[in-house]
Amino acid sequence: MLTVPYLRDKKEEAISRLAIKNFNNNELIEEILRLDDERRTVQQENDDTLAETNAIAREVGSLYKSGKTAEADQLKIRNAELKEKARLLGEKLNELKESIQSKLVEIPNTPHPTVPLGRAATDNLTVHEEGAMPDLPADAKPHWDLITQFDLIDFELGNKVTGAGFPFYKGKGARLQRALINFFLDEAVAAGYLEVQPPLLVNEASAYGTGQLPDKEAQMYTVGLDNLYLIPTAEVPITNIYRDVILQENELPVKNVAYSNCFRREAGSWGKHVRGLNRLHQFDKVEIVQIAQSGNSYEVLEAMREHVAGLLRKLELPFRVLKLCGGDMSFASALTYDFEVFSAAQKMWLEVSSVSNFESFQANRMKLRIKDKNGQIQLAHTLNGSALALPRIVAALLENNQTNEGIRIPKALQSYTGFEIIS
RNA sequence: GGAGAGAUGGCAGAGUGGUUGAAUGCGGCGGUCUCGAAAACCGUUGUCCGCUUUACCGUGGACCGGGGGUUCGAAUCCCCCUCUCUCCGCCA
Repeated sequence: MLTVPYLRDKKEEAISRLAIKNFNNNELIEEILRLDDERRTVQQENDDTLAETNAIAREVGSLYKSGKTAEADQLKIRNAELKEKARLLGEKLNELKESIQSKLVEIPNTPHPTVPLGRAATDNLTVHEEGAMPDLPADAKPHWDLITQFDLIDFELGNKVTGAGFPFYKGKGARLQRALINFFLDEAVAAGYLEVQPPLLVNEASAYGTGQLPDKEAQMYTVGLDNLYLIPTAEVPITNIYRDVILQENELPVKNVAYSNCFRREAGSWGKHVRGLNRLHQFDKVEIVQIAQSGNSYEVLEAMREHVAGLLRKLELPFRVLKLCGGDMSFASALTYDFEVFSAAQKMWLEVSSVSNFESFQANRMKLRIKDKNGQIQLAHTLNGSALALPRIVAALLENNQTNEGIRIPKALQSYTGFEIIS
């Protein structure tokens, strides 16, 4: 969430930048500022009252010691009044704080100045495109047919055992999964990321910390009995490592990578364009997370973008990079690059990675801060990206590499799969 | 699942009603000494919110797991919650 001081000091800037995200509820901002003014007035009065009670309590103590109980008793009456006053002011103060907080979380992050204007995915800006488009015959098969042909993934079995969107991977299909996971992890570790294996279930505080709660609750699977949530992405447990943490400057850069299963209910988004691997309830993803200082977080973002591009290059997949427009960005992001690979048989671009700089938006919510050499404390910047999400990579690999002999495995993966072709 | 113990500053660890934001040690930072370093010695050392100053300083308040209560006054007493540890049981 945004900070109140930012809204107070740079209100006009906030309003104009939020407009790029098509957020125009300026009344809400005015209301927050009004409530904050009131909060400060009430706090001042409350502090003054408490200061007086503290002084009286000290005096009562010394009066008792010198035997002046009558005077002490007088002061006790005075303090009882003050205490009641402070209690009411304290309640008022808490109400105001909660009210400010609840309004603050409704405001999205301000987009970076370079974010393109626009309302929908069609307004995203293609900033990079590379890789050769495969030249497939007219009868090229979509991945769901190839999956059946080579018996790689069993959706029916998943339906039986769990439900739609929970497939079984079998034989070379399973091995391909494992190969991709290891490949992605090794690449990240080589790039200086610390490998972390996170819990797949998180508590309420963590889900709140990264912003899944309160509004995106319906997208998560819950374990009601224990009040836990299945993670929709490793971003949640990894970023929450640093919740309520003050990092020393010399601990930076923080670079973590994690493989995890991801669980998403995808409520309401099921449709015919989500066949096969295009959308699942459970899938595998390797996620990279970095924590940076405000001064260099955009350099870090570019480095992460280059890392993801390197992966796709090694997998020999044609891809493009989009800079998301204001209307297509997530609530929390300040700048997002989406990576899409071309799925040659479906003849469509599939999103396989999203790399974002959240600036201090998540850090403010999580109270993640950095103390610099001079002892100054400021909110950290958080960044994360998929590197990469497996299902659509698999879909593209299968479709783009289909030949008469079978499905060719890219060189970089062969040492991980142990085979060069799926036939 | 049963029984017990505990939660204090970066860490360790005192503190059972009155200048305790909190002893002491370690660590960190600054300094003296040194060609330099180590050792020793001296000093310093949390976070948040106000006011002031829109740097610095100063000052008021809050915070000893979280919430509530008793009291003129609570880290210290009472209640609730959460978590941790130990032993037993079970178990990959």
